[in-house]
Amino acid sequence: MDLVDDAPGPAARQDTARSRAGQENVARILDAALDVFATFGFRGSRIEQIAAAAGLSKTNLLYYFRTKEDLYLAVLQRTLDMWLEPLRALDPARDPADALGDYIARKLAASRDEPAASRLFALEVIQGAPIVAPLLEKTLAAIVAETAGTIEGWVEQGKLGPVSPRHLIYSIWATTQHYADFAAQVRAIEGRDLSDPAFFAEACEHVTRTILQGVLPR
Amino acid sequence: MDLVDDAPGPAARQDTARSRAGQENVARILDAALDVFATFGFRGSRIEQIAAAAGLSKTNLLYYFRTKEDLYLAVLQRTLDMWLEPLRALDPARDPADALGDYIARKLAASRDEPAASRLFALEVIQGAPIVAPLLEKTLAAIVAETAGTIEGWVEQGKLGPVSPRHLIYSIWATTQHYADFAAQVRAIEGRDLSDPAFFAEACEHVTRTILQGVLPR
DNA sequence: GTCTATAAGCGGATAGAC
DNA sequence: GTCTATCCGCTTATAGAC
Repeated sequence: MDLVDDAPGPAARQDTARSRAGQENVARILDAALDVFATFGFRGSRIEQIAAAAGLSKTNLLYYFRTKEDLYLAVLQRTLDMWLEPLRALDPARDPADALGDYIARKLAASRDEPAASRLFALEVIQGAPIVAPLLEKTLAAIVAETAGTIEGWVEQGKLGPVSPRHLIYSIWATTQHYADFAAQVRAIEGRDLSDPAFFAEACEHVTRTILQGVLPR
Repeated sequence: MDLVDDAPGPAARQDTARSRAGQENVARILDAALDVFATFGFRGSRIEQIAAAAGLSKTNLLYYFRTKEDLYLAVLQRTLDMWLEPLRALDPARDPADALGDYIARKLAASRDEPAASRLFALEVIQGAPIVAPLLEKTLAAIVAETAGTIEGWVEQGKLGPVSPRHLIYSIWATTQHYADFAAQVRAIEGRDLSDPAFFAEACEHVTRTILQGVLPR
């Protein structure tokens, strides 16, 4: 699903020295914009701040992205895939303990590796999902439906205890994303975050063991 | 812990007709401000929007709160108690299943009854807790330390399996707050939220059963 | 592609009448 | 306490030189 019609724009040119510099600038702008938008939200972000973080002038940034909204949509678009990737549906053929364990580990790794992406979506959703609402209702609802179907199958086969598939999905999302979205709080309490390998291992083991024990048949 | 020195201000006057109107206005402003700040964050919120939601003019709002920051701090201050209340430490003398079950139910009820408060703190924390950082490091860390100590005691007595107390606390917070903070996403998938009694019961049962089964000794 | 200068508008805050 | 009018700084966005 596209959030923007990506017209060619200045960045899509021939391979000249200028255009190569342009490509790099676009990439740096998008990286910087992700961090800033993920911290302050759309309204709260200042494009000058993004420009500075990307090492460009504000005017120069506006050469690549005509408006703040264009930039925001471009960031969201580029972030979609990395955020949706670990949500790929479960393989119904696998053993649920293995499959769910992998799912949790994948989602937790995403919280470690792309915390800004997680926070950007968190901000969007907290604000009522003004932009990503269509995505939630289509793409995400479809992913949930498929995943829930797989879980329901395991329940019917007796491979899982009587668990509500959608609530289980929410639990996994909530617990894993918490370490990215509430990293400031976790750091205030722990003095560390998922970038610490030992802490990552602890978190992964806790979430996996707690949730799996909670849903496997007794 | 105080975030503001609440000087008397115009709102703390004798009980005249004017001052009574003022008290009501202050209350309406604070209610409106909580909703708006909880949606857009500090920077993203417009005081004119808050004034409109409270049924006042922007100028009139600024009569009661000199600056936007004053208003934000007042909202945060007033919201603190309702947000911290369900985090009261666990009673070590109780049976862990009962005590944890109550804790979860309390926190989930808070997500249902005060979702804006939950989102306000979520926004604060996602943004790196610029204002509430001292609170996190003192009050919240103390609550966590106490609660973790209780859980650790249960583990040592064999009343709980080998669980990491702090990660267990994060799991409970994450799963329960998810229904408030990500309500837009849940609604997009479910078509309902915690205000639906049946859905509340489902969520409560799922979280309680899953987490408790995951931590009780086998 | 990048810069300087500047337009245009918004949002926070104040002054002063009523 | 509430209103109208207004100031001022900040932020987005554009114009045009280099």
